[in-house]
Amino acid sequence: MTDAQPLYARVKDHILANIRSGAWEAGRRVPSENELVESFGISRMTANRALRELTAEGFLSRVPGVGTFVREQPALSSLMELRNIAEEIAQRGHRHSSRVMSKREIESNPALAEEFEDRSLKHLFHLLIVHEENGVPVQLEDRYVNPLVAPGFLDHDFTRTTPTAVLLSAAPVDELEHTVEAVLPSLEQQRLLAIGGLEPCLGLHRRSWSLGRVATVVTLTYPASRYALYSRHRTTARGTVSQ
Amino acid sequence: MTDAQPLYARVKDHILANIRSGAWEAGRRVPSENELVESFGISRMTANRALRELTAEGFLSRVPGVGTFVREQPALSSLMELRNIAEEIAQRGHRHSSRVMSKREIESNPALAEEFEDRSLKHLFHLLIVHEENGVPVQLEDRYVNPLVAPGFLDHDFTRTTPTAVLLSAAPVDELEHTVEAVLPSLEQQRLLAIGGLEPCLGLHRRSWSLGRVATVVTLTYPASRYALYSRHRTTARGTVSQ
DNA sequence: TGTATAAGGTTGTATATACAGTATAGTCGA
DNA sequence: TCGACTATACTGTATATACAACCTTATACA
Repeated sequence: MTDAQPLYARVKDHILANIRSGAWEAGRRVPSENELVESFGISRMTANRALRELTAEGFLSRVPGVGTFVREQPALSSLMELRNIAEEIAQRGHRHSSRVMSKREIESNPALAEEFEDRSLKHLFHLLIVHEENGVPVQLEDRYVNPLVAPGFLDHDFTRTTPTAVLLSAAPVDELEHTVEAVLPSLEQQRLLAIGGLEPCLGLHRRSWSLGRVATVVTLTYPASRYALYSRHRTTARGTVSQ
Repeated sequence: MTDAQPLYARVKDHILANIRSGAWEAGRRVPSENELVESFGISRMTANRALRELTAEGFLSRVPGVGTFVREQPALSSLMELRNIAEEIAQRGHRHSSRVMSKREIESNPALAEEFEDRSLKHLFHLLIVHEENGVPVQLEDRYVNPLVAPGFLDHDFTRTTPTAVLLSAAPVDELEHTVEAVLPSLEQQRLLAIGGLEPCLGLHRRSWSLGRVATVVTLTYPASRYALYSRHRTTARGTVSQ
């Protein structure tokens, strides 16, 4: 069952594990290529590849003549897309409620394994929730969660706390990917959201990463008549900062 | 001038240029490592690095024992950045064209005055453009422009340059507001985009500010089957930087 | 005709070696 | 004491070589 992983991948995993566990904090120097050569018994080119890829992936930074260092990682706050729908509805002075339609451990499949970028993932957590504003369905949440990132995920009562809040407390989020599309609802979606088949919906597909692992994949479906997505950004000299 | 670029980077640029120009379309086989060795006079490891990195960056896909191929670039539009649709299409190796359906000065009205946050605004520029990818309509651009910010706006030939490019060169953008919704197309939109009435569309409504004034208000309509909106963000110690 | 085998091309990984460029610490000398 | 020089460590790139795994095609055989 040992996956016969390539050597450079083992070195990468070793370094990532140290970062994930907190043993190596940001700014700390990681072993040089020559030190990895000695400790792993590999060639310098193999050590170089491991460090170079981790640098391209944003986990390390390298300075010629000096060394390789753990990069400053997450400022976990204020990701505009990670707003909590319960808070959002409360902010409008309305009542938020949710119905958990499904909450269980499922087996993986090739499509999911690819989305999670992990073929060895055998089981996943799945969640299907209808969120209501003053009793009217406004969002359908179809979520898969990586057990490696949040082992105790299913133990929570999701009518009292939202999955997003649980995940944020379990692991820092360092990367987000969003895809937004317009869709017509499936029959099941029509039933769960109590809408007709001709009402267009917004589909928001989101993947979030935590220290190099895909933590969760979620599809949010909003009936167009009841919800729009909104964002406001201010540009700075450095880049785009969400508000 | 000569940047003394590394060899692997030159190979990468060569391949990317062929993809961007459209010379190599999606699915086409790219030269094998050994062919690159011959044509560039480099070692196989250098060719391997170029192809491997382009694969990691999503431009190529490789199949052991078969070859390396240009990957299908998804039709995705970046939500957070002000990107030029012409560049975006060119990056996928496709041909961009546009038809200017309307381009004139109009009188303001209360609704527009409110959107522009300026009641004294008597006149505005209006633009209606259909953007096409390989001759197929993919975006309907319905734009209003503040003459105070870009007085000579109407003088440009918008089949040669995009409104976004003109506005960016006229004034810095310091704030953006987006609203995304799913809509069914109006009769006119059906006609301009050459779609049926049952095809849901993404409506992206954007206001941009320049030095405290609303510079432009634009509604972009994308047929769902031909376009999706996409954004990917990585958090850093500084904030959220769009990629 | 159908099947097994062989050959050749392709990617994937690993090593040993070499040289260039950069930063740092220490030494030597004025 | 200060500056120039040197040794050393580290990263960055490039090459030649080797072997494994995989796929396709052609060939030989039953």
